[in-house]
Amino acid sequence: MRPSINTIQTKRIIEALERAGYQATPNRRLVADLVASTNGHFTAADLLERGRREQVKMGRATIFRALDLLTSLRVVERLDLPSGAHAYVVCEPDKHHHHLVCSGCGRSEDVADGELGALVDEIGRRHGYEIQSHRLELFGTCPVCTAASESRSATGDASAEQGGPA
Amino acid sequence: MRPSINTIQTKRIIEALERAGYQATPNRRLVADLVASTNGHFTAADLLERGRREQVKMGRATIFRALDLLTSLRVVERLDLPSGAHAYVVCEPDKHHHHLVCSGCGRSEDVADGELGALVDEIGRRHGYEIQSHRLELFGTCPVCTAASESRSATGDASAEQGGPA
DNA sequence: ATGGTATTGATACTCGGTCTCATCGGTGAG
DNA sequence: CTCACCGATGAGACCGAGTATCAATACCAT
Ligand SMILES: [Zn+2]
Ligand SMILES: [Zn+2]
Ligand SMILES: [Zn+2]
Ligand SMILES: [Zn+2]
Repeated sequence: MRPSINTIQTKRIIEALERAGYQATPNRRLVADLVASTNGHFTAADLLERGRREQVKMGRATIFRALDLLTSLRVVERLDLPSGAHAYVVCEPDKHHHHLVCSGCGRSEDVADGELGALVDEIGRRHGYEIQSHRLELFGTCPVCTAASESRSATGDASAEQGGPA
Repeated sequence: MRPSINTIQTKRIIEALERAGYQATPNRRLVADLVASTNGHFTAADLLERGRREQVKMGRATIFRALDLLTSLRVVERLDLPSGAHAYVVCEPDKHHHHLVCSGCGRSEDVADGELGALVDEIGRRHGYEIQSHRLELFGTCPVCTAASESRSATGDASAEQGGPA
């Protein structure tokens, strides 16, 4: 059978699928699992790779399809890295929010919209635009990576990067 | 010779090139011209196409190289459209700012960072991140497109889209 | 069991972008 | 002015992300 890490996260995703009337097929469950067991950003290729490593072969197209599906259900969101690359992150489908991404390890956190809404409205008004959507992406170094780089520069070397499973 | 619309904008770009120690070659001048005569966003392919139409053939690579160059000089900036596509816009190299993009005609305007800086700092502090960069992109309908769609729905039809030269 | 719909995988294909490498051209020293 | 050199260019191979096609399956309901 499939490797089922089956976190609460995974369950959440699968339920979202079923609630929306899609079949929770083995492939989709696997994708849910893979996605849920990442707390950083990932690409379609990453999932494919990780899937293969767990001895499951899935068509490339299937991954993209699953990811599109999850995106439309808002349980994952597409991110544009500064490099120009496209990546995905899991996130809460309910509240509008943005992402804070560690450029060291890729970890990503949701951040509330806060005052931004008002600011955006103000900008729209000032320019006479009807704003339809906005995107805010923040890139920086997470506490873990900061600590790691500090201790590294202090002592000899180290590597406490990349957060594994959530 | 080359078609030289030669706006102030074009000149600005060329000067930026020379100031940075790059040759202002015919190709780069043409790219500067093309770029300057757009007020919306554009892709590398667009430029190539427009260049050809003006009976100048340029290698694809050359366009990408010129665009990279201009990007590094901050006279153009890369934009990530909601569709996931990459586009470029011209912009002021000096002050930090963001972009407001019309999803109707593609027109783009610089918007000042304003209060956003403070907001970003606050978020970084709250999450313990050292924020290195941020990106805000706003998508909406510009006054022209709004007016056009209104008059269109009122009378029979119309099309006042896409702004030509700046 | 049976038909109909949803899912999947293999494959071909498009397209943005990069890389290589041989050629070309402007600039500067002599 | 001439020559050498280094930056700029173009053609084309190449790569990787994402899409399109289409036939084979899996699932579901009757
Ligand atoms: Zn980190
Ligand atoms: Zn927001
Ligand atoms: Zn518009
Ligand atoms: Zn800003």
